[in-house]
Amino acid sequence: MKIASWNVNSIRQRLDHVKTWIGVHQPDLLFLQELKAEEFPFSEFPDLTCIVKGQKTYNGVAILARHPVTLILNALPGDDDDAQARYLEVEYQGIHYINIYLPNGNPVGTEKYTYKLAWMDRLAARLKLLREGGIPFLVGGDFNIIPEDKDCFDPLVWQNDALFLPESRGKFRQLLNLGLTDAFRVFNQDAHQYTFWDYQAGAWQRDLGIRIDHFLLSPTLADKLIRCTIDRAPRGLEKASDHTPIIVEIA
DNA sequence: ATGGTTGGAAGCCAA
Repeated sequence: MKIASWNVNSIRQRLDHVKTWIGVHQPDLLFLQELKAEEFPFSEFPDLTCIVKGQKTYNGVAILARHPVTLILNALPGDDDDAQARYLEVEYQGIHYINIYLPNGNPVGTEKYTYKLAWMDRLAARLKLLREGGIPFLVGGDFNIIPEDKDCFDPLVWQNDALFLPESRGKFRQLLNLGLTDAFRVFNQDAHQYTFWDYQAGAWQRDLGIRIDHFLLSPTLADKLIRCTIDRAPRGLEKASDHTPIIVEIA
């Protein structure tokens, strides 16, 4: 199984990039975040099963599948008043595949930050339930978390940011402490392995990025991990998203 | 300390 995740920052603006990338890489599942649209262009993907949670203007997630996956959840449990489209959970051959667009949380000190932390607690509760039920799962997407100092070009720049504060990173470690594996770090311990580069100040050209898109695997899936890589190529295209795809392969 | 960029919406917010 080849699963990829890509924050596309508007599906309308990135439609050609996405279609081309699928044609080259042929993923079994593609997780998309930040569709920024209520409607999804289903007719552009006639060969794929598209599971979509759209939202006008903001957020929006989709799972594009080459297989007949079953929708389990299209919202993260734990807050009935939360209307933001950030969570999709599907099942295929007994494994749950979870696509997340975790809240950014900036500016710190606002309700946006408390929403992020509460969202992470709700995610931990959901994953704990799956672990206790013995259900193997993969959770991937835009976590908006820089796990370690080496996952950004300069820790001093990020030290007061919602993506990097000890409280945020601590909640990310709580997810790992459920027994999950950060798939990318199994194979690559290098610094400067980024998935996002800001549009501003020539961040891409200067390679001033951050690693915030991740795949976490429950133990039985981690045992079958083949590889996990970041494909930097799409970030260099004209009219690129500010994120680039991360790909994981599982036997 | 400020400004730098992109997208979607509406005549600014979110990232």
